[in-house]
Amino acid sequence: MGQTEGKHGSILRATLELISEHGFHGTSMSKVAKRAGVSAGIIYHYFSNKDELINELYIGVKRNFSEMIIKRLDESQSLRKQIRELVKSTIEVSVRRPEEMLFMEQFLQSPYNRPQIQETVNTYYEPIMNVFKKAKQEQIIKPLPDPVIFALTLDVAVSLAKQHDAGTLQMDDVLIEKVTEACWEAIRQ
Amino acid sequence: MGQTEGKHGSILRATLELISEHGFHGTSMSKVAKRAGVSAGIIYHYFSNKDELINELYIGVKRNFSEMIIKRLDESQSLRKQIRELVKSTIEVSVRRPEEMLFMEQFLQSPYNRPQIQETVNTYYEPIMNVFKKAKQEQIIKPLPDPVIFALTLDVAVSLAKQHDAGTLQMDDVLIEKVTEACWEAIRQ
Amino acid sequence: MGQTEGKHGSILRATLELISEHGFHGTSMSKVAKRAGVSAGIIYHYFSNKDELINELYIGVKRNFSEMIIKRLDESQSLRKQIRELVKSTIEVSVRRPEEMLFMEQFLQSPYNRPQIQETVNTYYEPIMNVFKKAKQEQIIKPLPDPVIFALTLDVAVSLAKQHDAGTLQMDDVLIEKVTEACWEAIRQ
Amino acid sequence: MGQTEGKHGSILRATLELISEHGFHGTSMSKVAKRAGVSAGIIYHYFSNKDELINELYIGVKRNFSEMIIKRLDESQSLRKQIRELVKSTIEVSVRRPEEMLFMEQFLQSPYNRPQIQETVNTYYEPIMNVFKKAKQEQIIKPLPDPVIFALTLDVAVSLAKQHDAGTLQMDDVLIEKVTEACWEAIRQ
DNA sequence: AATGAATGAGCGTTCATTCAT
DNA sequence: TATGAATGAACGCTCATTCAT
Repeated sequence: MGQTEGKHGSILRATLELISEHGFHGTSMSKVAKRAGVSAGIIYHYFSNKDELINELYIGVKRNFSEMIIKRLDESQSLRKQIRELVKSTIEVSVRRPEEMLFMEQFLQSPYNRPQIQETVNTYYEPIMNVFKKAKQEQIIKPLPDPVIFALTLDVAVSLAKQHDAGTLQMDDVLIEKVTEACWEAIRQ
Repeated sequence: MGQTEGKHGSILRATLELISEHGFHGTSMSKVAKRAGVSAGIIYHYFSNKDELINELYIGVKRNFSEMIIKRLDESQSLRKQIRELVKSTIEVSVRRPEEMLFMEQFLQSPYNRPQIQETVNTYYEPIMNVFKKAKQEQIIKPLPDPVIFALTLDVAVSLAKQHDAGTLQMDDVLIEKVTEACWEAIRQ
Repeated sequence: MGQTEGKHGSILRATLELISEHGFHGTSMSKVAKRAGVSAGIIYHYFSNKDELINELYIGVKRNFSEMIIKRLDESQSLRKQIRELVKSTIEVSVRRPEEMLFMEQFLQSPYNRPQIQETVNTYYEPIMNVFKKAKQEQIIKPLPDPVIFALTLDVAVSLAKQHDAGTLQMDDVLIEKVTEACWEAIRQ
Repeated sequence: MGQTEGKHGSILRATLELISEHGFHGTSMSKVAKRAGVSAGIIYHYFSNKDELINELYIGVKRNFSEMIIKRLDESQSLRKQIRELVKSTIEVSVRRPEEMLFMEQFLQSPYNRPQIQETVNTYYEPIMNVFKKAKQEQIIKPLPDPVIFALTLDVAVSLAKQHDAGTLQMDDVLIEKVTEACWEAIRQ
């Protein structure tokens, strides 16, 4: 356990590492305890059960990601530039933080994922959604439903980061630029 | 168990249903047996272990999907039309067979997924890959790496089908047409 | 399955091989069937269950061993020579047939071993026992109980054959002669 | 579970009892748990698997036996007396502790027995081996290989204890004395 | 706040045996 | 005679969770 990080944090970190390494199946509570350097019992002091531990981890990771992406937004720029920056940021953040990215992807397909959780994390993405919303209002991008717009941009970004992490694709700055351009063309009016 | 379907088939079907409903974690061999209407032991007569059962299921589902998509290909048409047809087919097939689609998505993030398996299933998709290959050669689409082209088209298609199945998006013919157009614009030269 | 050997025989032979190779624990009925080149079900035509298969095998092996040893007995010789020949034969036969020897040893320590079985096989050893009996009557050997006499001679012989088979002892003709002498001196009057 | 004996000990004891009563095959982990008065899961807190449980039990029993026998050794006595005492001790200890003796005999024929285990337990028997070694050097006993010397003495002792336990032989003090004499004569120079 | 021993249900898998063909 | 599909209990083992300390 790190010195500055409390037990609460070290448990979350251990869970993240184990799930990104071995998946949900290979992540037992006792392994989490061992990795975090704490006893098995104390986990239940900080988290009422495994579900809550994983949900809390997911929500935290999602918040981190959204914050890192939003931090780069510059509202003074054109909506076109802002949207391109969102795609680029999503790729870069996902490539730089493969553990979190892989964990989020696993979470989505797991039984831990429930609508209510997604409602919660969606609030973190509101500033991002607002950019697209405005662009739709100003008829800069196509009048497609939000999930379609996301699928054509941010989901593509994550998909590529995943392939980069798996080693089946090398995402360098030039390629990122080209992908950003392609995503933009998919949704531009 | 269906009347025409043998035990081998009913075990595969039960596995597919359970994984698409409850994920890998919630799919024990005894639940598979119960759902398939067979004894627990007989599964090991048809499949040497859980790994093989799931791998065989995945390979079969992937083959089915690829066949359904390839069947619709019409080589007499322009490459542009063929590519748009591929996107459309992928969405439609994925929407029509949500269980298989969800299972494939779960498989990808699971520890059952191994490079060798992907090598096998990739051979089923060669006719599809060839369409994009030719389009790249004829400079109809952008000279991006294959995984990027796929992320911008087929992966988007599956992503939308998943949202349709989850109820967060209604994919009708009109929307499918619009999405197909958007995907095309993402990759066109 | 050999050509001359019937299924009954090939099942017994397969059982012997498997038990001597992998012990009782590693010898399932289905492995026996596979090794014997027959179906699993047919075993139960020739043997009512696993117990009977193994008991019959044991009794047969014991009879073979006793016959090979008895065949060498020459009643025209002195009892001293006959007894020494018994020890020597037991070592040699046990060394020459390690599978049978190992199977018999395993059987003795297994739950398959029941007093009634030993009563049966003891009848095969009566000619051998008679030699010792006469020697006791003629006061050539010590008046010790039969099991003690056997422990000091035939059991020693098997014990040494076992070590020879395990590779922890090399039994050559010279050593066999010396051991025979030692056993004789243990029981001589 | 005894009051003074911890769970670790009660699991070992239950395992010993069950194996001596019903053999390895009849000794499942759940039966061990039931006999020890503990839950099935806790066994794996004390032993990493069944192999380790049984190996640890074997090594412990072997050490106990060797200590009980060695304790009786009196180096001030003649080698002849010491060797006779070893045979006598082995019989008496084996007769007094039939469970341990039967367990050790079963272990030897089982797949749990591995060369490395025997190397470990052999170190416990070094003081005993040294007695025979010296006797060979001083030419008091025959120059036979160690395994042969043991087969003619200690193995005979165990073999007789086994028969005593099975009820096919009554080992009293008089008979023990006679057997000791016979073993001595087998190996004396 | 913290430990780690303890539980017992459930896991994937094997097995001796049966039986329709 | 002969097959091999089928059963279901039992196996070794893991797990999320609890609780005395």
